[in-house]
This record gives sequence, C-alpha cells and structure tokens, in this order.
Amino acid sequence: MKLLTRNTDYAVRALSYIAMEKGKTVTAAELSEELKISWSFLRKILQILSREGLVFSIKGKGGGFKLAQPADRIFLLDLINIFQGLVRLNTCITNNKACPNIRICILKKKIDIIEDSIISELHPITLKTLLNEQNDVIQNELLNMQTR
Amino acid sequence: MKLLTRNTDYAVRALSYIAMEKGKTVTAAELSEELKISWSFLRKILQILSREGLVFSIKGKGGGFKLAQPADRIFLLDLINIFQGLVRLNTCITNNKACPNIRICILKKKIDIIEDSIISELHPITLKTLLNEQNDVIQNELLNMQTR
DNA sequence: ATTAATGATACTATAATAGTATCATACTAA
DNA sequence: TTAGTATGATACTATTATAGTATCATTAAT
Repeated sequence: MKLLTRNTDYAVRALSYIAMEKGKTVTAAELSEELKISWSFLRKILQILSREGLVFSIKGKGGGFKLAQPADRIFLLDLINIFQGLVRLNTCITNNKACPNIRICILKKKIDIIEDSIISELHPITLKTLLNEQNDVIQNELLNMQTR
Repeated sequence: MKLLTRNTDYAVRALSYIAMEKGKTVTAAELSEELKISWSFLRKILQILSREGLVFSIKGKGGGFKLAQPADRIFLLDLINIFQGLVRLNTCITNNKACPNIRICILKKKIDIIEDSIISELHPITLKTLLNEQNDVIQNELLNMQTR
C-alpha cells in the first residue's frame, strides 16, 4: 500500500525546486539535471502540472516553468488527486443497494472514517509548508554547528 | 487510491460469514453462493487464509472451513498485510543516503506520520468489532420498528 | 533560419490486482 | 474399494495502474 506514487513525489520535487527559484523560469532540462529524474518523464509530469494550472509555461528559447500560484495555494492533496485519483474511492464494491451482507457496510463505515482522517491530515500540507519546514531543518543544522 | 482491495474485502466477508456459523464448517461453495463471489476466486482467498493460519480447513466430504482463531484475534490489519502488503511502504524512492533533495524527506516525514495514524486507526478493528457493530445496527433497527 | 524550449499525443514496459483452470490429495460413506 | 466431494498447490490469463519513452508540432529568441 502506497500513499504516494512516483508521479506525485516527482511533482512535489519539481514544484519545490521551481518555488526556490522565485519567479525565474526553470526548464525541464535543468530540473531533470538537478533532481536526477528522467527528462521525458519529468516533461510529462510538468505538462500535466501546466495543464492543471499549477505551473505556468513559456515556450521557446529562454522558456520554462514558473509557479502559477503562490506556494501556499499549492496543496499536496491536489497533486494526489491529479496523479493518483481521489482518496475518496471507497465506493461500494458490490455497487448496489441490496448489499448481500451488511457486515461489509460496517467495514465501509470504518474505512470512510479513516479516509476522512487521512484527508484532514493531508489537507493543511501545501508546498509552502514543505519549504518552510525544510528551512527550519536547515537552520537548526546551522545552529547546531555553531554551538558545537 | 484505495485503502482496501477486493481480496481483503472478500476475505472479510468470508470470515464474517464463517464466524456467524459458530464452529460449523462452511464450504467454499456455500460461501460463494451466499456472498455472490466467484467460486474460484474465493477458493484462492480461502487457501491463502488457511495457509496464513486464519482459518482451519477440512478436506473431503463434509469438509470446509472454520475460524482458526477467535474473532477478536483476527485483525483487519493482518488481512491488509496478507493481501495488500504492509501499509508501511514509505521507503525512500531515491533509496540512497545522499537524497539530492531534502524537501522530499520533509514530505516523507509527513507521510510517515499519516501512515502511523492510519495504522493506529486500523489497529483496533477485528472481526469481532465488525460483527458486534453489525449486531448493534440490527438491534437498533428492531427497536425502531417496535417503537413505531 | 536556427536553436531551444514546451504541447500534444501515442506508444511501450512493468507491476499489481483480479480472476480462472487443472490436477493432486484427503476424507466420507455407500 | 470405489465414487463423490471437499481443499491444496500451482500455474495460467486478463485487466488496470503505474512508470517511462519517443515523435512531431508549435512557439519564441537571437
């Protein structure tokens, strides 16, 4: 069972990198180089992000990608939805009203509750969250080095 | 994203049905009939449950399956592990120490936390839980009918 | 014009899930 | 002791999801 697939993971990395460049356009080639991710695969991911309005693309020489939204408006949940489909996929397997077995419905209710909690835990996570916490980590590292 | 696959779902149904028969052996054919699940597929699932020690099988005429453990010792998490692998699969995608990008590690930490909470929510759910709550539902139904 | 970038799209590869089929084996009962 | 009924082991196929690649068209800068 995987919570995140490669797609989503790579998308987060790419977006993070782009965010760090503060408005400068970043090419797929640069991202591929820096993040060590296959160029063609990254390109596909970036095209999707562009189509979905998360990044803004500029064609031709000097082109590349920029964030189309501020980092605190880019939600991890959106990326999961884009690349992995809705978390809320707990439809009745025997998709009918006359569930032959009520037990499974109890199970479904339990799973619903767990899915709700997954969603509510994912909900506050934005690109900004991730970038900020990274900064915190780095600052702590520096602090530790100074006090040592 | 799916939390439960068909395998697991069917396993729960089969085990629930078997549990309701209180020690009487139940054949794959009966389960298939009652639960409207393909006989061959169910058989495969039952064989796995048997191999994993969750049910106890008796071959030949009059044979079938019984629970090998009391219903409060059969954990949903075990079924998930058997049929879907560990929830805890959040290994580093770039499986090396020199993660080229610390950002993803922050993400990994977040996902770890969410996975922990999924596990702790799943943990208390046993076959008995499901059966009991089913009874509660049924009893409430009856009560409603009486008071109406 | 040439070069460097993305857009659209179609294709292949791999892995996970879902499902089927076959033969061997064990037990029961006539 | 044989016929019938059950599971065990195992191998196979089908479908779907994920991962990854390739090609040609389009746009912009120099």
